[in-house]
Amino acid sequence: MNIDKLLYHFDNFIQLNEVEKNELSCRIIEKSIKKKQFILQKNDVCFFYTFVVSGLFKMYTVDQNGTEYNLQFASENEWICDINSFHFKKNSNLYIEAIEPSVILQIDKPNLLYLFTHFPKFERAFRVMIENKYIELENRLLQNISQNAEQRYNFFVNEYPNLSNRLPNTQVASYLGITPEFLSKIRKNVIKRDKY
Amino acid sequence: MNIDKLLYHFDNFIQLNEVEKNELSCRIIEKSIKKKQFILQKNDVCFFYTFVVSGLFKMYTVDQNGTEYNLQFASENEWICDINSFHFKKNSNLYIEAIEPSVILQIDKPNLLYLFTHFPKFERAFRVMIENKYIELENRLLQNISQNAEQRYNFFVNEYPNLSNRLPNTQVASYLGITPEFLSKIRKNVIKRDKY
DNA sequence: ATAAAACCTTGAACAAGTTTAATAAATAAC
DNA sequence: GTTATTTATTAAACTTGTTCAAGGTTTTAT
Repeated sequence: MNIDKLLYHFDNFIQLNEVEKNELSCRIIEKSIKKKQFILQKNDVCFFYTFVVSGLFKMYTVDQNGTEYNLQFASENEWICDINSFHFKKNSNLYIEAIEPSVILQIDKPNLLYLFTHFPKFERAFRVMIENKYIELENRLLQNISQNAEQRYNFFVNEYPNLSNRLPNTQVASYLGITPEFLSKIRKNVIKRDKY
Repeated sequence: MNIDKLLYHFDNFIQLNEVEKNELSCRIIEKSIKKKQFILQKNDVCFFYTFVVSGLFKMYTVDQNGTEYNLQFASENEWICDINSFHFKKNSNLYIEAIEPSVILQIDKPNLLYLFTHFPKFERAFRVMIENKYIELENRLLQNISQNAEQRYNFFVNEYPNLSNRLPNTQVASYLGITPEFLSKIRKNVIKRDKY
């Protein structure tokens, strides 16, 4: 069962008893998502916290010229959500789109708050998870203000080999905040340097 | 009393009864911090979550050339902490330094966890707070990958007039990820444009 | 199997941002 | 109130990254 992957994921943060596992399971819905399918589009409200069982997603904005900017990827065992839209029921500025065919588990806000209120363990798990994501994001921002594109690219490749192997370079460039053309030049330099 | 400012701050998230207020108050310590004094230095462990009652702090790294990069400011009614160091008891790479003479309230990890475990309300408050900080950071990152320095500067000035009035431009430049010299050019352009 | 779409690379011209160095202005310290 | 220190500005030369346009490769859809 796919729910097992989620239960296993929660093991990283909290110990769930049978009652709690059932309370969680019955509040989760499972979906299969095709490549290029959206689970969130601009001007929608983000109604779900999404756990990726398998596959890969990107969350991004599009500016007036149609250029995309990747805020985040999410692959197996990761959560993805426009938290701003989710909590404040605001229309989102973001898109969440499947880069690969995917299977996801989703929980909506009423069910999540039910779990938080009746089983504080879950609030603990989500508090810790968001803290970890905050740390990661802080680190990424720090790199963006302190390092050049080549340094950021090298970090990305080393830190997320699983992503950099699966993603087209256009997507990586968009995540790093550079153009695909410039990433191409960086890669040429890196390869040349490795050679000698 | 300075603790009242903190209690008032928690009002934004949760309703505290007298017992809870006391449990919080007796776990908080108050300090006065001079300008240029550090409350965290590189290679220290960050033992406290710090609430700023009055004054202003910056959190930053220093690279091998001695250049500083500002990750965050914190003024009245804001929290500041190297969460990575705080939770994992890791040596920090960051400095937290007072830009103005300040008064702070601090809570350490054992006391914070005591509150979280015995009064889940507090975990709720901190979960919501970190979510809000996450949203803000996500937005800042998005700007860094999608907008140029002038656009980022204008956003900063409009969104945080309180900070941009109190901070030297060197500090703002470091936050935006540009050199003070280049910020000076941007400001010249903005003024010229406003004029005509 | 073929056509269409997406992706990658290259190069030349350009724009954005940095570096260095020097001077002026503002703030803090005694 | 004067001196020392920090902050702000300017300009020229340089580096990093973008834009545009074109051609080649790979992937996807039918």
